[in-house]
Amino acid sequence: MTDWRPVRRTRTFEDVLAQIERRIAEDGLTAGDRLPAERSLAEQLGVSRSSVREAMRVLETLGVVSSQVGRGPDAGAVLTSRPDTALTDLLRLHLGLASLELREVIDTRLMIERWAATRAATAGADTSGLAAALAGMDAARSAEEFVEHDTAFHCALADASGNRLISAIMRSLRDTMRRYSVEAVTRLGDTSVLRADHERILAAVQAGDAEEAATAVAEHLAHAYPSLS
Amino acid sequence: MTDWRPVRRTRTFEDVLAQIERRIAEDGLTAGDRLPAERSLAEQLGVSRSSVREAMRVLETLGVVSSQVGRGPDAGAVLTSRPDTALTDLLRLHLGLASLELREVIDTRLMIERWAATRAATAGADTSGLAAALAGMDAARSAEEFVEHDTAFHCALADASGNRLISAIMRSLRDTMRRYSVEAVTRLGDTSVLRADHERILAAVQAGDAEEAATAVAEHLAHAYPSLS
DNA sequence: GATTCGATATGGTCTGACCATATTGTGGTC
DNA sequence: GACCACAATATGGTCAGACCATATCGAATC
Repeated sequence: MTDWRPVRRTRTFEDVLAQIERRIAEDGLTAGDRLPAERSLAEQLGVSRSSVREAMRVLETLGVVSSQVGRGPDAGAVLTSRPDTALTDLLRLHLGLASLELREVIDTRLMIERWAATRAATAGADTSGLAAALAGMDAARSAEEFVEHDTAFHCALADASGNRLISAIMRSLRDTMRRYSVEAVTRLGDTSVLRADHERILAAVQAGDAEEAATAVAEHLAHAYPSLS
Repeated sequence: MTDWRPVRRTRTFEDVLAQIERRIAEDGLTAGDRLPAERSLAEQLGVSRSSVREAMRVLETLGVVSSQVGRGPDAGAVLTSRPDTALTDLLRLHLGLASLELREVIDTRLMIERWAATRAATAGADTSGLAAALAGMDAARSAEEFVEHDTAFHCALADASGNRLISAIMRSLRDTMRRYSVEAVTRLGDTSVLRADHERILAAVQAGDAEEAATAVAEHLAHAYPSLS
């Protein structure tokens, strides 16, 4: 009974993962670089191709590689940087499992937007993306199209914070909420309130008024999702 | 040349994923429930076991299932809810790929902590977890141990916000930063400043002073990571 | 009733094969 | 020499079947 350890023997594909991660770190690989082919990697590491493939699935799920079939410079496993798609999958599944609620997602979004608006206002960020999205909202002829440009506006705001992690979280939150946003806009009917909110946010950011920007964002979300305030 | 579509044929394991996700939604499965065995699932869906296994790797990576070998009620693929481990893997890999920088991680942490402190203060949250972590920090005899309890303090603060998504992000951020935190504490030498910060945060939360809590958290992070302020 | 030990269900791994796809090389044609 | 058709090839995607390790279950035994 002594010397018992609750460890789980590391599976082969986990070992492969560790090796790949090590290689990424040691060789300083970044997005765009290619990984060896599956068969080659399997031979190098002395494991079966199945194990390499399972490791690839993990890396692909985490938005770190993208596999392309065929031949040539673009084929094979290429390192990418798609944290947002990974986060989107994560949120969707955990919402489905009821281990997360929509309320928490929207709450998180409010946190990020307030932060981003504050940052953008104080940093005097470039607001061309925001203005473009605003124009797109004017031209929208359906709830789906409106939400599309609305999303672009808010993602541009997150991008303006200059923090890629926060941008990625924001994008995935919006992707996750897309369906609910369309519902909310449809239910709302008149989108002029939302348009006015966006103009107010943009004006505050351009004026460098962080406090006003944060307040405007919070009120905007309250308008868009009145049931959750 | 006409009729070209940039779609990628959906791979078999992606179809398996969709089927499992559908089943989760339709049957209302939640954490703790079991999925059919791999062989059984493969037969039901008319695919090979390899494809089922690749789908399982994805679900496991996203913190949605946990596979146990053996036989009995606990064996097989069990639905779980571990978004934080998935997020930790995601952050670690993207940091390694240089598609994220530590600065952005700490910045995000500041955002969350300010938010959580504000929430905890205004909501009059239970502070027993915070006090316990504070006591643990007093008893710490190494930088590692100190960071361990420091992490517990900040995670307890996030938990107090009542938002599981924010808690999960907080935990993964801390997990990702563990190594750097230990370095930072070691370099700092004297931890009394950090202890005092924590006491100040705790007091502000207990007093329900949101503004003071947010300020205290921000200054605390500035103390802990002076190079990034 | 308790113990022992084989049967069994489950995930983990491997091998080897075949398919689909996309590029590359090659040879013929003009 | 330029161009085009087509075979060769490298790559990921899938499958079938086997074997192993592990953990429980169950029946025979004490």
